[in-house]
Amino acid sequence: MFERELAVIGERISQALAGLGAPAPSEVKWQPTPFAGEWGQGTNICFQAAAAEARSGKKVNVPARAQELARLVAEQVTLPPGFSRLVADKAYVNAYFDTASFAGRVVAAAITEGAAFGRGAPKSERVMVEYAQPNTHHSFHIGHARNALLGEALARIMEFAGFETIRASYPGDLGLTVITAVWGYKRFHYGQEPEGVFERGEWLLKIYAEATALLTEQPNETPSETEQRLSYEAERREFYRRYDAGDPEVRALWRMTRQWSLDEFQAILDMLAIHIDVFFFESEVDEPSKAIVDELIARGIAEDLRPDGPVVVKIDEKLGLAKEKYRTVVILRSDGTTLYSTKDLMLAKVKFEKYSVDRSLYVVDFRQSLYFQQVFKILELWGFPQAAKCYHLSYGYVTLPGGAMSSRKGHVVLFREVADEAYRRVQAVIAERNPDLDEAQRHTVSTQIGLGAIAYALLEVDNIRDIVFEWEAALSFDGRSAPYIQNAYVRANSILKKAQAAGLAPAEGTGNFPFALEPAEVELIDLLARFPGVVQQAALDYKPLHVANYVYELAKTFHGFYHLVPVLQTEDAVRRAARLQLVAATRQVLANALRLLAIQAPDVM
RNA sequence: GCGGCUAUAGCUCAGUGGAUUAGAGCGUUUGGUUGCGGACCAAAAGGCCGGGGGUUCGAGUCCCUCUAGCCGCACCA
Repeated sequence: MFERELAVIGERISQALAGLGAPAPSEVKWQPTPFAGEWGQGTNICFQAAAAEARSGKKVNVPARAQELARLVAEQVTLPPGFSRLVADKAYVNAYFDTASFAGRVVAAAITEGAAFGRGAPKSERVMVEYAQPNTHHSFHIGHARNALLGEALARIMEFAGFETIRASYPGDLGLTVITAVWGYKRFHYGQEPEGVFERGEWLLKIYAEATALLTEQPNETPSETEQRLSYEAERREFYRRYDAGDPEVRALWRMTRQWSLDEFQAILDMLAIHIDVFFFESEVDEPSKAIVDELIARGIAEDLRPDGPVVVKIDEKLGLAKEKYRTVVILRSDGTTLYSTKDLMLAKVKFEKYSVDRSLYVVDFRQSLYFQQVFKILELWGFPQAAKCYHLSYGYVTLPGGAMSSRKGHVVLFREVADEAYRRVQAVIAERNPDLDEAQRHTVSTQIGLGAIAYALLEVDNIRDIVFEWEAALSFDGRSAPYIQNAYVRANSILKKAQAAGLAPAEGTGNFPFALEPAEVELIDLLARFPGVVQQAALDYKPLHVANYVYELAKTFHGFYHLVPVLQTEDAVRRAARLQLVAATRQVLANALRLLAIQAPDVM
């Protein structure tokens, strides 16, 4: 929030160092000083200056010289308004803020900017985030939820950081797995249809697992079992052939069952408050994508080995790399049918050309890391400057204690099961702790807290790590969890509601802190001031985790403040008004940060 | 074989090359009478930051190497 002033001070420090004969990098990097009752920003620039002197041949003791420089700089440099003093601490130069004006400025900004507090300046760059790429004819499990939440949080963070952001989903509605489910439906369950959006989608998963089992060779098959299996296999192959040929009956069955899946998918996106701007369906890009293969061949990027082989891009060879790195990618099968790569290359082109995307982010699991490096490299060879701004946000799998989830085996934990269980548990806690809550509120709050707990459990771990799903950990309501953070929000809300009822609503206008602040207050204000920087850092690193860490810190600090510092019970009217403003500012920032994680802030709980 | 990711407290994990003593949560132990809401707070115990080199004034963090685990490498997605 004080970048401009700090830049000015940095310039003055650079000048002072130059004057002392110890030139340092012109850019002075600041970082928060360790908290000790007052706050400021510090720089280690004098270390760099002293080290540079040593390297230039002067005989200097670097730490001692750095301390000396820091002392001299602190004496020479004058400060702009809003700062109290410039201090040399060991070799660091620390600029301390004027307490009252810093506190007032931060709190006033949070209150007046409201939901926009923390938003970055517009970046004049358009970003597309592709996430939520479930296959149809399967159901949405907790691993898909990790993808969807990670992508949504990333999209919200990019948007809030100042990028124009488009959300894209790319459902896989083609291929052998899809056909297997359709065949299973036609062969064994034709005409049946469970009621309910979720029930239908989940039923398709069961059919798929059942069909897969029938098609899989068993350990001690009898001859007749083998015969039966091979006969099923032939049926499925025939089914696939008919689908490919555009057989009306198979196509109609495919469309109907596909819609069941898409309905379920949409219902889940609604639950998670995810609004996708653009859907790219695999079935819709399949045929058109073949055109780009010809273009890549014509431009000498791809080699056509048909009929004896597929169409490939020998990336290492094209780049002149002696050592294998990107290797070779097949972009079209020898029989002329498409692969994932065919479609991804075409989609990238569409993103760049039709949607004018400057930066393209892919939220896809880590197993496809090499693949995306290859795709991005081909885009570069193809001549798209945006290729440099393609980024694969790779994330680890959600596994079960007994091993990997498998749709084929039906060994999955469905997102809806988890959401339902979370809801039940929150209901139980509310019944115990807040029995007076009316039915409608209880329902709303249970949904907000239950989904929040799941979302936070999935977002509080670095995206690259695998998560072993365990019910108790995912649905924890204590400690580092969404309910803990939501509780901080509710407490702040409760104080403010009481204040309003008592006619003690916070005064209009700017924050006014003309008194010695308690350490707990200082810490809280310090964290509020950091929020805009956290948003930028999260966007820069593509890491929702930074926001998850931050909002927990903020909640924890507020809980501490709550216990230590009286607000409504403060006798002094000036302090009470200031603290009410601080509480209002904290409530706002908690809500803003939670919103970036797609977690709602309940009014009561 | 080549490459990527991971290794930090009993467990699960944070940790911008920089700040006395590497931080949380869970679990363990102990405390918080009347609540601005106890889904909370305070305190204690618990660490060769996988091993070994290197760069640097300074390394959990950067480089090299070794070990262990997971993953990927031409017509799967």
